[in-house]
Amino acid sequence: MSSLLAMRVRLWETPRMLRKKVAGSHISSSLSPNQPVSLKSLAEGLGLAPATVSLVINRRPAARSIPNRTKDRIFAEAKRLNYRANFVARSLRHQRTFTVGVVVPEIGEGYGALVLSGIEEHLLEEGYFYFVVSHRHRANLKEEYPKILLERAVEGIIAVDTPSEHSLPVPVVSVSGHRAVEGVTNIILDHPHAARLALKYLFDVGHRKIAFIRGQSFSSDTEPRWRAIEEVSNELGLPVNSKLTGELEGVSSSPVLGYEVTKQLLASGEEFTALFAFNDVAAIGAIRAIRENGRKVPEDISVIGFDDIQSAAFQNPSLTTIRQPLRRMGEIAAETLLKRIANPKNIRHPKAIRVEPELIIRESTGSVRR
Amino acid sequence: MSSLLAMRVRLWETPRMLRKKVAGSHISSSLSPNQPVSLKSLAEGLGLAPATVSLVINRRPAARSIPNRTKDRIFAEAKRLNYRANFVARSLRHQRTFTVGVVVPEIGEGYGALVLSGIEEHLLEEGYFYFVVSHRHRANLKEEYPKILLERAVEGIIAVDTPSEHSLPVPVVSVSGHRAVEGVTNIILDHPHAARLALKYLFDVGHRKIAFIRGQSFSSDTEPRWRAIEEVSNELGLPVNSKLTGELEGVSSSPVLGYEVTKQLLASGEEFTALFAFNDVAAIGAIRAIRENGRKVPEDISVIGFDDIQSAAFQNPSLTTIRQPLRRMGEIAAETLLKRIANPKNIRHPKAIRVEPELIIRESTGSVRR
DNA sequence: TTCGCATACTAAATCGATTTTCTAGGCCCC
DNA sequence: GGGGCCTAGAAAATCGATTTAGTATGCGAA
Repeated sequence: MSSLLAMRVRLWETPRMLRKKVAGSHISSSLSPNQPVSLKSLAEGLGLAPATVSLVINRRPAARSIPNRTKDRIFAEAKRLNYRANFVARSLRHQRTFTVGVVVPEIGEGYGALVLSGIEEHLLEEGYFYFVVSHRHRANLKEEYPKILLERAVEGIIAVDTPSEHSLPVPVVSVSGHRAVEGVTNIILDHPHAARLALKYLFDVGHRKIAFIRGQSFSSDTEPRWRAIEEVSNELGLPVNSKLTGELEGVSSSPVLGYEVTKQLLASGEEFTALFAFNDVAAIGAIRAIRENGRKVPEDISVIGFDDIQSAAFQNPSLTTIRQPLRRMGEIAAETLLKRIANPKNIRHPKAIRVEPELIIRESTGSVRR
Repeated sequence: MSSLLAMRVRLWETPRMLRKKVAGSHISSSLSPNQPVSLKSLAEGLGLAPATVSLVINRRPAARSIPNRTKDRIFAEAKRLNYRANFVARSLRHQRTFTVGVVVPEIGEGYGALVLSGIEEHLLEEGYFYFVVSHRHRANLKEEYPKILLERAVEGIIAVDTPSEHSLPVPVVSVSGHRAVEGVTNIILDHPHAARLALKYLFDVGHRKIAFIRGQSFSSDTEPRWRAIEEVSNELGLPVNSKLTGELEGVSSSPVLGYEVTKQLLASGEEFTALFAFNDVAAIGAIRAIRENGRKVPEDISVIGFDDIQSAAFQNPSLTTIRQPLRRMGEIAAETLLKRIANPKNIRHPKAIRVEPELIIRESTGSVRR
């Protein structure tokens, strides 16, 4: 990662010298303890006009004619007083805030957290900051937050697992968005590939009776993933058995949801040797339910999750799962958004960017017993 | 939680009518598709001065003399054009941004994530937004980020598990901060109490040989927690055995760290029946190491964690742990920060706020075998 | 000697909203 | 009939930085 000091900010042309100064400015900061210095007072102290000082500090071509003597005086004084241009004033003048909004369902569950970390990495590197808002699946918040973010003058919005209804006057990138909305770029996983990886693997190690846990209806991935599963199941000659299909219910991001569904599946009496959960969190709950039912994972029932959240590898048994490149998806989202912000007239932005899943085999799955 | 529409913003006096309008403005937004309307153009359309319109819209007392006819015309036109005051311009004028900065070590590990969700809940409710930055334990970022946040005109900073070195010109609240720094309010756990809860419990169920995993040296809690442990151990007549003491090493937030330390502890040959890990993530790694060593948790070795992160309850075995009220700590941090922002002259802010831990007994601990 | 051009700056407009200070007319009351 | 007060609103300053359009001086060249 490039250093913050070399942070690229295109339009404003970060004054390099001022930046450098920050790193080791104990003296200057002690001279001007707190109150920030304005350009005006700085100029006054120098006996120059604010315009002159601004031109020099920002290294504008128009400062060509200012002699080095004067320039040096300006830089020296700016350094002495630890002058930093007021960001808000600059934002107003340039009509740029270098800020984007990120909308997530929830803070701190595995999926969104990983995406967020990818987003942050890229944004910060490029000199952008971001506001995070979590709507916790409440309809009114999903509706309001984008508007409030726009009021806050964000230059773009990244929506994570949050379908965008309306088009907005700024670029929008949606991670796991599936609807085609004007002005929205969707970052989507290759769900057919994901379904094929999981089901083919289970099939190959002998499973023929496979149960499924679908996602909540509000989750953007639920539908496309389910369609992919049905398709691949048919291809394999194992059409989905509706009696072996459960569905997560509720907004919680706790494994309890998967636990409950699995208990029902087990109680139904319908036999199965493998379970494909909507995500790792549900898989974790499922494993517990299976255990409590007196069966073993993977000996009696194989469980495969989805996402590969950080803790998946450290469950006991560790989770076999379909990895989404979540961090990378966040990075791509940020990259794409910044590109679109930098190039607003380019209407021909990509409508969708596809990323590929990966099968991670661990301990929670095994060959079917014979 | 109060609705967003009733969001309290003290100084600016959110114009209630405009807020209301937003909720169901399909017509107006279709009339003025994209470009936001400025006060000036709005006033021009009405044949009035911007000043007049501003006074009316903001319901200033000075608008007393404006007749209702005119007021109604103004509101109607504002609604029709979906006028919303430019936030940046307002910020400049008022010298307020309603934005705070949150510094965390890392995005998306259990500890910080929970704190963050508490912070967000309270801030958003109060009409504040926040920037998140994660320093990933790099010294230069820890140094730079607070400065950059200040440049971004945040009105306060919350530092999570990130010691504040210098005092800053805005209020700072530090979650798990322990250093006494001018201008910083520390939110701290009652570590002696925590140590007593854990050790007393282990002692009571018969454990006499207890191993410990200390935290990384960069973690703010490492020192105070360790001191508390030593003290309580002595009280119980079980002085800490340095051969049974390991230490997390490295910046990763993965259970691998705990796994590695525990392998070393097991390899040392020194016997122990219980292990007190620095946090849940380390405890998870520890359990795996113990298993791989051919012993059972809790039958052979009891493991107790710290924090009670979301996944602790769903480990196998589920983790006994010392719960920190992390979400609550985030809320308190946000509350405290906003109080200090609202009341900047009050130098007599609390230096520290203490919160209490709780012992959560689950499956990873048990009585010592006899 | 005077035009042209470079030098070294400054004045003023601008970004958008807010707020304090003014007008200007009308009416009441002494 | 004039001072005081209310009504209805406008002008101008302000927040802080940027940027465009000048200005004033000096010097070389025609």
